[in-house]
Amino acid sequence: MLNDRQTKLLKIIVEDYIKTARPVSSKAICDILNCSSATIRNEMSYLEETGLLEKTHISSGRVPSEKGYRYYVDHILEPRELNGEDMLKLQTIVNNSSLMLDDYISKSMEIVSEMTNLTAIVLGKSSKDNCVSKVEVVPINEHNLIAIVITDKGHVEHKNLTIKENVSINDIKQTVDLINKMIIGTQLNEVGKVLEYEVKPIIARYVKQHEVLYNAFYTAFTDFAKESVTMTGRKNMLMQPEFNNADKIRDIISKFEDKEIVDKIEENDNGINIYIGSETEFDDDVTIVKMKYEANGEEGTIALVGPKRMEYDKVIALLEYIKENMKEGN
Amino acid sequence: MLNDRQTKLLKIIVEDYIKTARPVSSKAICDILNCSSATIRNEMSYLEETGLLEKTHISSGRVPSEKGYRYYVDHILEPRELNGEDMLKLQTIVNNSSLMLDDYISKSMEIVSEMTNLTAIVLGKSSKDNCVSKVEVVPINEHNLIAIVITDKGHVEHKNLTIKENVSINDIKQTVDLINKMIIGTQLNEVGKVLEYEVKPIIARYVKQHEVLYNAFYTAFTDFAKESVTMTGRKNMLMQPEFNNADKIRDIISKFEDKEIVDKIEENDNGINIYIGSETEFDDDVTIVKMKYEANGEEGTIALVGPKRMEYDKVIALLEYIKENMKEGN
DNA sequence: TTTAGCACTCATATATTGACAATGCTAACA
DNA sequence: TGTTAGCATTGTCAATATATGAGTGCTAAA
Repeated sequence: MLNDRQTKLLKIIVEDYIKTARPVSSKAICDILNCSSATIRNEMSYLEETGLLEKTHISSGRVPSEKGYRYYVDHILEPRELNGEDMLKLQTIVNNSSLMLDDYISKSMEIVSEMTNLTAIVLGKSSKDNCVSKVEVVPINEHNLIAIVITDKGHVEHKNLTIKENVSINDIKQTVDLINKMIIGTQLNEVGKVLEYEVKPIIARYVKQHEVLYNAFYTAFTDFAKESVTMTGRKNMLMQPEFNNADKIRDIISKFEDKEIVDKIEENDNGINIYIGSETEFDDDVTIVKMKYEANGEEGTIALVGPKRMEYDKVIALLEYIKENMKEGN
Repeated sequence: MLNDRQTKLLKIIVEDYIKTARPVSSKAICDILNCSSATIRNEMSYLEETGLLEKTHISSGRVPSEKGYRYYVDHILEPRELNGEDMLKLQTIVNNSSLMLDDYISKSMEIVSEMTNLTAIVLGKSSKDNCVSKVEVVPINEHNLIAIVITDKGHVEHKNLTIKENVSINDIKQTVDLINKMIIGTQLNEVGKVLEYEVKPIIARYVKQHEVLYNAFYTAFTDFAKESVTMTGRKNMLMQPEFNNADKIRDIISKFEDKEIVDKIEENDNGINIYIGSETEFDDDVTIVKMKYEANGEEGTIALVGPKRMEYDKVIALLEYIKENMKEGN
């Protein structure tokens, strides 16, 4: 599709633009490609016809189009080793064996965000399909209990229960025993149903204050934590020149605050996926690089959000490094 | 200090500026105060001498200074009832009895943020001074356990423990029993010490694989969750005209992302406290209204952050309404 | 196929201008 | 003594002009 020189030219323009954020002129390139600026201009205008380059105005230098970035990422980009300095920075996190997986990921992503000037997002997997493996109830004081639910995958969730009326400890114990017997093995998102159709009729027969108790447990067990979302380094990303006006920044901040939009980032495919501009469903001016991970039975997605003009090779190397080291230790 | 007319004038200027975000001219006021614009100008220049008003440039109208807002809040502001419409919006949250306190607060604050165009921050109280009331350990698979710590105030915290070598269930049980006996009643931030100086020597004697176990528990029990911080409605606040340029917004966003700065918001005094401009330790252009709460044994601080030009009376009324309704039900 | 050269276009920066909205001050007034 | 009318002054804001420079497209020649 593109000949050798055209490919080189596109590579140079994309990489130069990524570095400088300024439209690339023909003159700037002729030294590198050993020909005159006029020749470059001819080639450039071909790449523009193909839709890989764009001008910001009629007499400006060239800028990669969305399609141009896509082509670059798909056909030109070469995988690159993480450079020593960056690796060193991450190593201190990797080697800190006392970190749990969650912390390892979020700390690494904090560093990555700083190194790349991108916003890091960590989406913890929802545990809706986990199954209950144990329910424990601990009294705190007269009217408050804590119910703890542990799932087969090691997810823990707890709820404060308030029981306003006086209920005998025995009643509570009986109810908990029943619940324990009946809901173990149930998926978290099915617990409500089981409580209503299986547990309720039975405790109604055996437990005196069954209504109060049932209600307390029902509300506690039907609203489990949604998947967790953490975000760091929005400030880093917003320093980039593409976000140089107030309205653009406001727009991006609004989107980051919109749970629905952020939730959509969750990834199904394995490995690293790159979404550019309109492919992101987030904003035409950004690229999102996503990676699903799975380690120690936990899974989730990490993503980096930033301008389309990002160092794709570096970002990929970083994410791969994080994934590698996730398996080993933590 | 200020005579009647001066007080009225300051009140009018502050409130007009809060409403319109434009410097207030003498002409705009003379109708309200029944005198000529020249008279107003004389009074204005007195208020400027006193430091209560400022000009944005030499021939502009007047704007309240930081001191002016302070004076307004301290001496002029009249407490106001929450208007019906706003109350109605909050009522749906208040009446939803299935909400836990945490959710009640965060949902209310989301609404308040929208109604006021301010950023809402909810700082959950750190539980460092809670005392351990129960430790429970649940095995998940061969190498993973979950340790659950419950405090006297009903705070629950859990950790995944990974034990790489093979350790007998009996050893684990013994260790947990010992830990349970020895650390109950200890403050969370003291647990590390107790483990090291009291538990360690004992398990060293009685438990075979004591080193592996000790290390696993030690790392799990010395890093408890910091206080939780949630923030909503940054976008609302950033829409205000005082944040009309990219750098200002970036600056504010950076501060919101800086944990140290945000942590400082935590309040010790009871009731509602208002910090204006330089008093905030956050940014000279913002006001922070803070309120400490305590209900159901939980405590924390909620805060609203926005431009100094905020509707102080409304904000106070809203926070008070939230506090009132916190005690009653949830 | 490549290149030199030139006309053309647009962004950016800087001045210039006029209209306007306030103010401060002074002198007259009640 | 406090209030007011009137006017010069000052700054903002938006529109317009002007110069400069960077870059392109195109054409004709190498």
